[in-house]
Amino acid sequence: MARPSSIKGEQTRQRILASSLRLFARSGYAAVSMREIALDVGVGAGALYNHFTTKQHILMAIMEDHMRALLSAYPDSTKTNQSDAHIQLDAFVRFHISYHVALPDEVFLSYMELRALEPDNFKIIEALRRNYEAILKDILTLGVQQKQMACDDIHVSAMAILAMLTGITSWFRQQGRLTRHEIENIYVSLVMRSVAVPMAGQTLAQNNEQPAKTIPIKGKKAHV
Amino acid sequence: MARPSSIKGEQTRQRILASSLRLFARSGYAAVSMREIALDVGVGAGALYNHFTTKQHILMAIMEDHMRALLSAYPDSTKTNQSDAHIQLDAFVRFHISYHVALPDEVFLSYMELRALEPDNFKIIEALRRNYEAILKDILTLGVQQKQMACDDIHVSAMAILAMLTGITSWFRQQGRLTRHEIENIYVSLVMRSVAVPMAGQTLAQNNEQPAKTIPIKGKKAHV
Amino acid sequence: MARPSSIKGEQTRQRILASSLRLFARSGYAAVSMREIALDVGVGAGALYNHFTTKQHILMAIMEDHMRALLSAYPDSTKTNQSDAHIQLDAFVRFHISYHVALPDEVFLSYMELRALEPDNFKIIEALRRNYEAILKDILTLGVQQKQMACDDIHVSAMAILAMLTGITSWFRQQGRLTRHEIENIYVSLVMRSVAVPMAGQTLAQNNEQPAKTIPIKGKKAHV
Amino acid sequence: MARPSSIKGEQTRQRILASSLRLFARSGYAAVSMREIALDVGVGAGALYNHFTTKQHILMAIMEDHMRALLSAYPDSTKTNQSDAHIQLDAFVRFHISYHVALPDEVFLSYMELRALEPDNFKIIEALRRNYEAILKDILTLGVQQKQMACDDIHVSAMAILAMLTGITSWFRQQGRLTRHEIENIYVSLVMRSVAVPMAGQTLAQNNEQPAKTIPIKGKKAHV
DNA sequence: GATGAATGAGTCTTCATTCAT
DNA sequence: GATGAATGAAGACTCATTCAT
Repeated sequence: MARPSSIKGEQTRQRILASSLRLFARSGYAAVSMREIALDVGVGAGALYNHFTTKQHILMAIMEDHMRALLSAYPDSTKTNQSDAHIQLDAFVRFHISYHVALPDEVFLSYMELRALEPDNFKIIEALRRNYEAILKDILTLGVQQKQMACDDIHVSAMAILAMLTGITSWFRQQGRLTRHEIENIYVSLVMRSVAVPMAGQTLAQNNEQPAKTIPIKGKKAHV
Repeated sequence: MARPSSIKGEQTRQRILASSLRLFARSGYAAVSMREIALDVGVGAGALYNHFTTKQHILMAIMEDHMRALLSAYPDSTKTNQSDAHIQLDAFVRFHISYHVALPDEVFLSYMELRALEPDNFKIIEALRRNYEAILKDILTLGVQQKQMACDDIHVSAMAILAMLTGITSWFRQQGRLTRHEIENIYVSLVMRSVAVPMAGQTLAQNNEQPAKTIPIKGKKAHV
Repeated sequence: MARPSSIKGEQTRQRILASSLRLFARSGYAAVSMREIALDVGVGAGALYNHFTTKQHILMAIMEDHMRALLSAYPDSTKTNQSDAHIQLDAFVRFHISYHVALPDEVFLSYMELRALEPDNFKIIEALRRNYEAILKDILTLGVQQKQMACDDIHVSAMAILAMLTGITSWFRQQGRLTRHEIENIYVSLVMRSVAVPMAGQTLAQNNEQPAKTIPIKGKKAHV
Repeated sequence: MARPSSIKGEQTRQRILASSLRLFARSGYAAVSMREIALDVGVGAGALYNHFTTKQHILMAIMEDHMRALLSAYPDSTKTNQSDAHIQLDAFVRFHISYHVALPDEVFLSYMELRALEPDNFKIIEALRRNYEAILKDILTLGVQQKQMACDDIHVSAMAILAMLTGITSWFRQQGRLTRHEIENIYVSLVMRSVAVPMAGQTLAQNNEQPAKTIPIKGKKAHV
């Protein structure tokens, strides 16, 4: 009932994936009906079931395809013999932005509709997602080891950076004020500084235990 | 038909809002039925309509309440006569994190279900949202004017920082490895460095036009 | 969602059961749609679900009600101090026929749609059915003990008699050529003779070419 | 479009009939889909339509084949010059049981799914069924004429006997406690006694409170 | 003769909403 | 203010059937 083989069948399958991706991203998985998808594809609603056994299967196909493509698209820097953490991080940021800006629907969907996945499917996608996060964590770990980066907490920093990068798709528009390249540069800058080893005398935040009594700069008291 | 005034009625209204918030946040607006809400409240489905004319009205009430509360909770620094941008930013980050970590469902919902709002409602919430973003932009603008901060693009930086901060709720768990305070400190550090004025000789990213051939370390100008 | 309590609700529930019984009996459970039932009842299709959670629940309600009513309607002869097996059998046959002729749809349905029951429901109905069969078996057992009846095999005879009796509903029509009473008499006669102790010299079965050369007359027990 | 002639085609046709028979008998005509049949046959759903124009045609083919086979399998006793009614009845009972026990699915289906037949098809099968019933009625009529049998009502007795015999398939299992032969003997005994001419003084039915006070024994003809 | 993709009506069930009580 | 029965449209999915390949 799924995975057609003929040329025509495969074409329909791809059109279903494309329509579903767009509609799910626009309105959310739960808010899109099979009829809407079929209408968008240009077939009867029943025809969808020649290609996917379930609405959930469509979602899963989109997400899994996306995550696998993302992972295999990343130009593994170990292969390129690049051992400098800064260079790796720069490359990662640019790769992430390019990829995510090029495929905003896939990214948005894969983030927003995790909760729509049935438990078994969720586990699969979560595992793939963690593989991707591991790439960044490895870079940060390397940078810290090389004393080229300062990280209070690798995990938290990685999540923060990814959230920041992925958030781009929520406001970036092709043809917008900034080109993808300008944005890449801005974010590389943001990210690099966020893990930069502070210069002597340049104190930043340091509030280990208690409500911030003192605030990093000039010792002034800060609200909280 | 809405906004009852009796004590019992007001209590039910609040229970409806609380149940809806939790359910909408967990499963998404479209995936939650009025019956589920009623069941969670402990009331018949029809009773909901004594308090809200529509499922959409419940969503709107939650979102609008949240945004107004967020805005009025921010301790406006102009009132506190605080004119230092760093201190303002530190305060903003801590405020944002505290508030968002304390009310993760409201935050998550207000971000995720914008698309579930009917156009007129969307406009209202968007306006409130922009008011909040403006707070951060004003701080960054001030910081740049004071030459205490370096920002390639105020708007982009604001969005990046907000995405980073708001992303916390997607992984933060009370009782987790890190306390809210530790996280605040880490993020203050991340944010501060991300807009830090680079030290002399500390060049960061600068990739105006081309795919990164070489990577910007050690003061070398890269990719131009 | 099931078992309404108000008067109107209970009335609708009964009308659903009545319509379903008739339609299921006429066309078979699988061939009757919820819409057909709703149309017959005179409500919208969705209203059925205020009274029964599932189509299967309707079937189960009909069958279980029927079997329990059948069992509690049987005038237990032990209570009436009737210890003569012939009289008990006479009474059983008349009871069975009256009851089954009076409720042909219930009987037919309970026999025909056993396969439409989900496993758990099937077990429940099967247990009730066996309780009923046990009544007849007990009578036959008693008759054999009292040497008033001859039975080659209690179980087989009971099944044969029940099949014979229940088969009436497949051709009996009120207002037909025979009254219910005439039929009762005919069947009492058939049944009584089928378990009658054969008279000396009265040869019955004749099996010419096959194994069983001699047939169980003369009180001899045959192959069991 | 139906009745292919090639060897392969004929084989598929037979496999369709066999699969349909089993599935219809198990779950009922209405509950079995063409896809299920195709799956069971090991063929695409569309292929069924090379052999039968309609699902109804499959059912009809099974039923008609069965009824015609049943009728032509009966070893007509007039051909065998057997004029004794007892011997004919013995033979009929054994034939009926053997045939029905050997082909339980066909028998069950032909009984259960009469209602699934469209009117014209129903008429055809009904006519064949009456031909078969006529065989038994003729035997009983002969027996009564020969004063070897006592029958209150030929039609009713015939239906009762057939119901009793046919009911066997609902509980008989190959490999069960009783062999087919033992069952044949038991039923021959039951049937023979049910139409046995009662001995003088052997009272049968006893109907205490109801109309028919006396029961038509002693060779009196009752209600015809 | 078979496939598999398609159709369009139909399946059971749930939806948001209404309203008499 | 709440109930529970009702509606009518819509939900995901299956149906028998067709037909180009």
